[in-house]
Amino acid sequence: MGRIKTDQHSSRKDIIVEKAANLFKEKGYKAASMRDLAEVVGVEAASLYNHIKSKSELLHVICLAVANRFTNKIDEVEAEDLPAIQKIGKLLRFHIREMLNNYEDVIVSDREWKHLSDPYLSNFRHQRRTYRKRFAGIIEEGIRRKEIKKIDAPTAVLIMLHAVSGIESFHRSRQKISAKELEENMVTILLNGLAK
Amino acid sequence: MGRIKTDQHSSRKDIIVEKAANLFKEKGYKAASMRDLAEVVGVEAASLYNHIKSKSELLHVICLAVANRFTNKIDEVEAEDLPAIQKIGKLLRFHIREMLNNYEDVIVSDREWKHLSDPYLSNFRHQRRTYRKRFAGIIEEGIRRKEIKKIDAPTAVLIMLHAVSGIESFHRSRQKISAKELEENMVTILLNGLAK
DNA sequence: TTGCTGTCCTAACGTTCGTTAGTTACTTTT
DNA sequence: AAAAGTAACTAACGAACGTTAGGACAGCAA
Repeated sequence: MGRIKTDQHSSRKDIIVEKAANLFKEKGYKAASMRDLAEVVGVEAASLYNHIKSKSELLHVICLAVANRFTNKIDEVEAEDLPAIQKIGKLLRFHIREMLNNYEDVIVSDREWKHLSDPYLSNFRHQRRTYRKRFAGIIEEGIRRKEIKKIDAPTAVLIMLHAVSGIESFHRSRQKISAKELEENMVTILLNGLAK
Repeated sequence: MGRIKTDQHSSRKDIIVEKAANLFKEKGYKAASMRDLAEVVGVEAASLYNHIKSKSELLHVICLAVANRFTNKIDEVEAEDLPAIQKIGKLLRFHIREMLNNYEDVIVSDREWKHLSDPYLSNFRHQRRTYRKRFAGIIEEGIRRKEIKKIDAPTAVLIMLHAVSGIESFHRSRQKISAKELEENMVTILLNGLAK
């Protein structure tokens, strides 16, 4: 009877959530079964329920954690007194680093949040919408101050948020370029464009 | 006994595939059941099998069609004698228009291709990889000819492909901006950047 | 008319799913 | 050492899944 190994920083539940994020990322939420998860954790499926309430709780924990990290970051950035373009740079770099370091959670949250059920679904949607509006607000401020081109701010937000999620493909073929280079390339292209 | 309505241009199978794309986009491939699909089509689940071989065939038809459209387009663009930046602009605009007009198929192909099974999975992966390499090749040519900044070409491809997929969110809130404006905004931001 | 083909139906199959019940074994507390 | 609590097990539940079998009705060709 092999127990789930814990350490100082993570409970058994933490470990299950971590493995779940990995599995959900790999196979998708619906396609990943509790029996799959149990096998990865090293335990029978029923045993998982000593630590979690349901499969959907796993998704909800992952999505909430990601949403909170981004909300906290934009709180921090908005409070600073900086040119808009630098605020955007900071947010962009945060997104990129999250995608480099915690990408499993971020990808699951991005791709599987539709499978949340209320009230978590409504909450998530609201948090997401609010975040994008605040991001767009920073861009619009930059346009007013003539630091940024006259473009449609929501479109710019869309581009940046989705561009970053492309880092997933980079993860799979981590060969030529380093994380630092990737970050600089992305920020350059998005802020200054491709053309010379 | 209500039959599936057909017209001159689309067979019963075409109609099922179309409704399937819509459903897969909405709920995801795994979460969409054949009974769901049957209800949308207006028929019992078993009746679908008079027109299709399996659920997975539906996904494979959708993904293949999308992949072929992009492959054909890059064939066309590569053959032209134009500055790299214009070739990229053409591809970008094609991606944007596909996302505006055939977005259901494109989104399903983008998001659900992992659920394909061999040999379709391998084929799809290969076609995808090849497309990206050819796209990166155009960028690298532009860098050599000094039309484009010295950046990592695969990263630029990643950004552009994923940025375009953000148009899905735009579909849900089609309020302020027109399709034409959206296209111009996206091309401007990606080719010329945000900063003034 | 008769027979053929295409399209639908109902019924049911075997699997897999998330989850619960009840029990046993290990770990910690007293 | 006894008691209490935690974490694992086996077994099984009902529901939902993709799919198949077999039959009924329609429209068309002979």
